[in-house]
Amino acid sequence: MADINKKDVIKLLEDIAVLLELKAENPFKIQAYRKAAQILETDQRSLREFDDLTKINGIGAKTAATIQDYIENGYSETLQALQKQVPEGLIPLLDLPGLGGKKLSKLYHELDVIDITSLEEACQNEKVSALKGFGKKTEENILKAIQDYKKQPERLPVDDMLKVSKQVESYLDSIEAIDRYSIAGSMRRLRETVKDLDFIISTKDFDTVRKALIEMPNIKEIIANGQTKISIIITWDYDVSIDFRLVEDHQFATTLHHFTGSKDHNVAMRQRAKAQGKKISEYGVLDIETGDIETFESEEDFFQSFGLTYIPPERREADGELDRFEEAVDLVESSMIKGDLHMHTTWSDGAESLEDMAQFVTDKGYHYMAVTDHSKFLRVAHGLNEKRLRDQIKEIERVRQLYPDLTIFSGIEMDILPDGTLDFDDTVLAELDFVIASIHSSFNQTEDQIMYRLNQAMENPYVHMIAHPTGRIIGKREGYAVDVDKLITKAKETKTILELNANPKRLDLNSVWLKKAQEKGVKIAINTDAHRKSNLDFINEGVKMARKGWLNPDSVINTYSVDQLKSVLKEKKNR
DNA sequence: GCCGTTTTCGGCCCGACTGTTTTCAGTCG
Repeated sequence: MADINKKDVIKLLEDIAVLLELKAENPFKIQAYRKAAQILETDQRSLREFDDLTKINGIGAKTAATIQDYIENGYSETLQALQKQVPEGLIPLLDLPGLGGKKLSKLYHELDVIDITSLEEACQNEKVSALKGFGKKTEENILKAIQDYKKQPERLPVDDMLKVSKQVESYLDSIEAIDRYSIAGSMRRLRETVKDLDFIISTKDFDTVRKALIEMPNIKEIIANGQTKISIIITWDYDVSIDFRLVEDHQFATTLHHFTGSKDHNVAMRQRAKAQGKKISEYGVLDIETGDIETFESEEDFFQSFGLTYIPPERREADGELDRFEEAVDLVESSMIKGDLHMHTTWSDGAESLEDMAQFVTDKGYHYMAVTDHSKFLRVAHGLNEKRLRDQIKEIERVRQLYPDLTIFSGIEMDILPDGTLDFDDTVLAELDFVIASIHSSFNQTEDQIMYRLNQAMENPYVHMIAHPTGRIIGKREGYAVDVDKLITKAKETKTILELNANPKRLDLNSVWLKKAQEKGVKIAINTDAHRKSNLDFINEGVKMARKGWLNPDSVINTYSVDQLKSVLKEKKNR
């Protein structure tokens, strides 16, 4: 038997769906393959643990046989047959806005379009506009889509989009005719990369708002300008597309829910509605029997009408939330956070003094903080040597007197050196309250080397936490070769805390690993790694990511009181 | 292709906008 795993099978089903789409097959047939792939993705079990695939709702005899054939032979006849019928170069063309399976299929069959080059030529020679169902405008739009496709990445990192989003929000704040508005879409769900921004706006004066929106600064192009929907592209570092939906206020909650998605979450909600004799649209919930349309003051009320507790946006990913949220789920919330255990000051590469950081943390209502500047190995960040570290401890002692209600842990973000040794001796570490170990060098080492370094750090009785465990920078850098499963196992064994670094560039660990860590009983700290005052607000993104990973307050040590936290830190040394 | 307290056919989530039409198909979210 060939060595096929579940990911391979999911990819097979998705590939089949794409090829069927290009054949302009029945959309429901295509959907059936996509659904089967998603069901496997969501299911906890590995491929070997399924005894009979057809028992799963959504996988029938045909799909099960296709999967079986693939597992046994190592290739799929179904897939190969389709691949013979569809040129490979057509597949990426589906990403061009305005082109779907049906149009592409027609372009292929009637104009021999097989890839982006032949499509561009067909447009330039005005063959496309001559086709029935196509016109001059479509031809122009395809050409423009090709230009854009060549120069722009498909999705942008959430950190970049957060900045654009804030800019748009401050513009919306200036429009008086707007009653209320909210970001929606994948930005609201805090996906790691975001394709475009969606805003829902309620108003009594559609015309005024619409006029104001299309006068927003930096607009490059207006894509759609309808009664209730305005789509624009604004120029930032990249071009960013933004959709605005205008609604009357009583429709706000259902519209917001609708455009927050995810798409699959909405499908699941509508299926649930249907089973209850109701029909969901963005304008409300229709009772099929009476014909009444119900609207809601808030999303809470909306969920409640379906027998559900409030599902936060970042949890709406169609991975079992509808069942789980029939009862209230105990998830961590921003208001539960009592301290931040990773931040920098002017002693290394931070922008604020130690005393100022104590003030800012106090302003946030926290009970404790850890001062964790870089260690000496990190010269570029002006890392602390033993002497400066001891001087800093004295400064911490001074600031403690000024803030008697705040517990300040003396700490360090200590480098794990390329050879696996630590930047400080145990005698130095023993003088500190909170020791973070992290990797900032030799990212290209093999998995064995990286794991050796991390293991050395976790084995050390004075190391409390591993920071940004994978080192990834979203959309920019992969991170080092960590086997996170092994890392989690080792963290459990050594009672080492793992960080959820809340900086939106990092969000490290991500939700998938957080979920696993919690299942294994590993404690997590949500930290901002603040280098300046405003960075302390990253805690909100951190908490969202934590909830995406289903983290409950008990798994998150900075929801603990000072005393509880201290006893957790003690466990490490005493293990 | 999948499913069934509509159970082997007929529906599968719903609506806005654009472009090409002259009543609607395709795409998108």
